[in-house]
Amino acid sequence: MSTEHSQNVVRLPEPAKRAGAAESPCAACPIRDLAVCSALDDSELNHLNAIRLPVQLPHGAAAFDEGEPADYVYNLTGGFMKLYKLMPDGRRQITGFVFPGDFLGLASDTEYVHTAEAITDASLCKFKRVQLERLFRELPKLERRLLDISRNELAEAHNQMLLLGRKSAKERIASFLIMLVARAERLELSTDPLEIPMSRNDIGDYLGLTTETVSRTLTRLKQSGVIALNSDRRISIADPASLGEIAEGY
Amino acid sequence: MSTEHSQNVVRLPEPAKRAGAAESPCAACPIRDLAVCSALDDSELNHLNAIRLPVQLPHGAAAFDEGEPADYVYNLTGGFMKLYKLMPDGRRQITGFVFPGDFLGLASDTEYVHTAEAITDASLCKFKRVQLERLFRELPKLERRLLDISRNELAEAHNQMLLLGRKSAKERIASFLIMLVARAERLELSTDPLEIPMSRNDIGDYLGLTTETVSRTLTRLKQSGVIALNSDRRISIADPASLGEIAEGY
DNA sequence: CGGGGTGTTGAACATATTCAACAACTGTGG
DNA sequence: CCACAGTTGTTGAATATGTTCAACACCCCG
Repeated sequence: MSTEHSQNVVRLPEPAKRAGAAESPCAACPIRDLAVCSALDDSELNHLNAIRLPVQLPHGAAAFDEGEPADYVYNLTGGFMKLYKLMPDGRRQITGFVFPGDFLGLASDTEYVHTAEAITDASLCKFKRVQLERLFRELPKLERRLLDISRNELAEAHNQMLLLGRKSAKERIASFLIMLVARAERLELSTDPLEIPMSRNDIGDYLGLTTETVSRTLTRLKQSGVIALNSDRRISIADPASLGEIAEGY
Repeated sequence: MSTEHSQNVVRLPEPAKRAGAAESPCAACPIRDLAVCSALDDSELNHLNAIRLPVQLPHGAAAFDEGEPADYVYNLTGGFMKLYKLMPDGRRQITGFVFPGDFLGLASDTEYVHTAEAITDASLCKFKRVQLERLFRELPKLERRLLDISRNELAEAHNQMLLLGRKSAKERIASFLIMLVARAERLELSTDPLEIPMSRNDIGDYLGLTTETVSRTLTRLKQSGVIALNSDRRISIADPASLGEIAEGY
């Protein structure tokens, strides 16, 4: 029903200014303590800042396409994005949503393995891959942090396989909502009226369902009193415990 | 129908002996050039060998269970294994099969995120995680290699999401067979009578299908002349081009 | 020779999809 | 400012794909 057009870049809380910190755009970055950057102190951050290219993407624009040479790596600083793969006939699988602080282009080494598209207006830090890799030699902490991130993404990917391979529509939607809450908490965004930045269609392509099934399943969760739909893209989780049990398959 | 009991540890070609190499079990290891080890020269390999614990697992035994503290990391040197996650009611998703040379326990940092069970008799190298991480400080090449491996696994995981979320049963089976062929090629195992080390049930739990659907779909592929079933666990791919097109969804 | 495990096949069934119509909202242009 | 087109979301009915339940075949092994 209602659409959330002109939805803007997410505003995150400002990090506390560090005493004696060298002045760099990074020091004031809203995701200073969320992204890979959190592994670095302010002086090390300057090295990263030196090779950083700021990028703005309007809603619907792609940072890169599947199959393209993976020459750049990105860090999302504001807004939301989606990663997806396409089949020749147009079937689509969203392999992940990207939240502020997340890295893009990690899974690839030569070619991007998915398309990255902004689902709201977005701002990113762009890095030339070779430059970033040179920096790794100097800052092993960075590389270790990246390995940790990859590990986490891998663990999440396995959870998503369980979801896609074995969960019912109801269980998928419940799992999805719980993931959104967890993300919102990490970003210190509102969790009571939970903002859903993506369309029903995107949710479907992420959960291996159709738009219609997503819509119907949300309606049924509302009818059973587990959630309340304030508006299309804004819900309240009335019964978090039940939602959790549904998600896990109890 | 026929069962492949007493199926033994895969035999791989012996690596060529290196001149002047220090004598270590690793130098003669069948997967010397496949595993992480390939990043190291023979002298560096001794460091790895020093902290290596050999392990044998009979068919059906688990190296570790989901949720267990992830104190060890493994490398499979012979045989085949499966990784799976369970739901409370017994639904199961196999998140991956493990082939000789593959690492186990990577996706986890504190707790194992899946159970690792041998589907044939298997032999492994076991490493205490803390010791391995100490070694990383000394051999950054190793850490970089591990990051590469994680990236590849992540890319594969995303392909599996597309498969589980959007592909038909026929497309899933075709994709699975192609993956098996690629694996066999890498390991220099037979690809014409292609050996399938896992049961129909395991294939189903990997592809998000039931045993029955796997069976039926294989039968239909046979009827359409794309594959030939020599025996239950041994097939020939009669028309690789068609199989590829089916897998990609053309 | 008999039993357990594995795989195949058939018929009934269920869940999610497809196709279609409609409703609500946004933004645009007259 | 209103009308209208386009987008997004909801709902219903028919359909399809894969599941469930059940029976049976095969094979190795004891």
